[in-house]
Amino acid sequence: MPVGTVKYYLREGLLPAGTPTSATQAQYGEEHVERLALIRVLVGTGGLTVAAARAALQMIDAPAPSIHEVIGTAHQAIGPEVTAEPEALDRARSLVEAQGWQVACDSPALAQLAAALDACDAVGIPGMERLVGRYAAVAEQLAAFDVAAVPTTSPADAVRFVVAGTVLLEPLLLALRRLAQQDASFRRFEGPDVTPG
Amino acid sequence: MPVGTVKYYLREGLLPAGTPTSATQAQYGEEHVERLALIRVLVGTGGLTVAAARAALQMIDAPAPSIHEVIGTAHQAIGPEVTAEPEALDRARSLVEAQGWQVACDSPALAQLAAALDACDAVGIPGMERLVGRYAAVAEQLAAFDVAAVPTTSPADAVRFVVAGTVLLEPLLLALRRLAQQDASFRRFEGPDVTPG
DNA sequence: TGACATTGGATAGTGTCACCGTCCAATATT
DNA sequence: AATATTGGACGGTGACACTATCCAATGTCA
Repeated sequence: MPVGTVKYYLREGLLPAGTPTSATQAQYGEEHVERLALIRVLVGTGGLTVAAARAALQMIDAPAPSIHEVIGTAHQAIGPEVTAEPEALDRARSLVEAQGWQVACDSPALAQLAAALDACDAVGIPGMERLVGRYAAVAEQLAAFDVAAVPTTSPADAVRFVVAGTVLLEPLLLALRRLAQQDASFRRFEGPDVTPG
Repeated sequence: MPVGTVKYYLREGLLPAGTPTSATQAQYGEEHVERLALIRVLVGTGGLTVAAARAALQMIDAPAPSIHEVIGTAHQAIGPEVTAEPEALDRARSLVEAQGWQVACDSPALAQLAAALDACDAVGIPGMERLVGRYAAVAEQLAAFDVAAVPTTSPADAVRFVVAGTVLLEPLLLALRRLAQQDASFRRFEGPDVTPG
C-alpha cells in the first residue's frame, strides 16, 4: 500500500494517528494494520466513498448501545444518498407495509427503493409487481440470515459485523446472483440439447 | 434534462443522432426520448459509467441471437472490472461448482465473487461458509425469477429486459434487503417488549 | 560526530469522470 | 430583415481518490 494513501487516510480521519514519539516519528501497532485492511475493503470492494467509510468507522469506534440503532445508522452512513418524490416514497412505504415490515418511516432505504421502482417503471419492466413481491420474500430470507448471524458476544463485535456485513455482503450477493443467472439461463436457453444447427 | 447533457450523450455515442434536415437541424422522435430515459436510468439509478452504459446499449441495438449469450455479455459490460488472484478465483470456482452451477469459467462474476470472499476474509466475518451457502441458495431463487421473467416475444424484448433487469433490479434488491434488515433487527433486538429502563 | 536516509506534516498537483458553458455559423421564425 | 434557436466543437468545472513535492526534525550508520 502506497505511503501517500496512508497519509491521505490519516488526513481524512479514517485512520487514527499513532502515538507520537517525537516531532517526526510516531508509533503504529497491529490495530492500525487491521484498520487499514478494513478501510481498503470498505473503500475498495465495498465501493464506499471515503466520507461514507469515515462514518462507518466512526460507528465502529463509538458503538451505539442498541444494535437495532446501529443497523439504522449504518444504513444511513453507507447507503447512497437518493432523493425521491413524495409520491414515490409513499409507494415504497405502502410496499413495505404490505410486507408487514416495521421500518423507520424516514429510512434512506425507502428512498432507494422508491428510486429503484421509479427506474423500473421508466423503462417498463414487465411483471414488476410479481417480481417485487418475490424479491421482497427473498430479501426477508437474507435479512433473517444477516440478523441471526450478528454476534452477541459484545457490542463492539456486533457493530463491526453489522457494518462490515452490510457493506461486504452486497457485492457478494450481486456476484452470486449473476453467477446463478448464468446457470439458470444456461438451463433454460441452452438446455440439455445442443442448439440445433 | 439539460441540453448539455443530451449533447454529451450524443458525443459519447449513447444516443443516436437524429436524422439531419439541414446543416444545423435534426429531427428527433419518440425513440430518442425513450432512449434518453433508459440512459438516465442506467447511469443514474443503475450507477453505470457512461462506458458501461454504452456497451449495454450497444447490446440492445445489436441483440445477440442467443439469450444465454446476451446475459453473459451483459454481465461483462455491466459489472465492475475486478481483478482477483488466481487462487481466489479457484476458490470462487469451486464454490460455484459446489452449487452445481454451470458458468463460463472466465466470467467476470467469478472475479467479483472472489474479491468479495477475499474482502470478507480480510476483515474476518464469522460464519462465512454457512452465510455464503445461504446466500447462494437465495441467489438461485432470484436467478430463477429473473430468467423465468425474460420475455420470449422477441429477441429485442428479451435483450432489453435482460440488460435493464440486470442493472435495475440490483438497487431494488439491495434496498429491499436493507429494509428487511431493519425489520428483522427490530423484531430481534427491540422485540415486542419495550427496552427496559 | 557527521553524513545520509527516513519520517510526519503540510500543500499542491494529477487523472478520471460526468457534466456544463461558451462560442460560432447556419438556419428557423417572426 | 431582425431575432431566436440549433447543432457542433471545444474547453472549463467540480467532485473524488489519490499522489508528488517540499521541508524540517529525527533516526541510523560509518
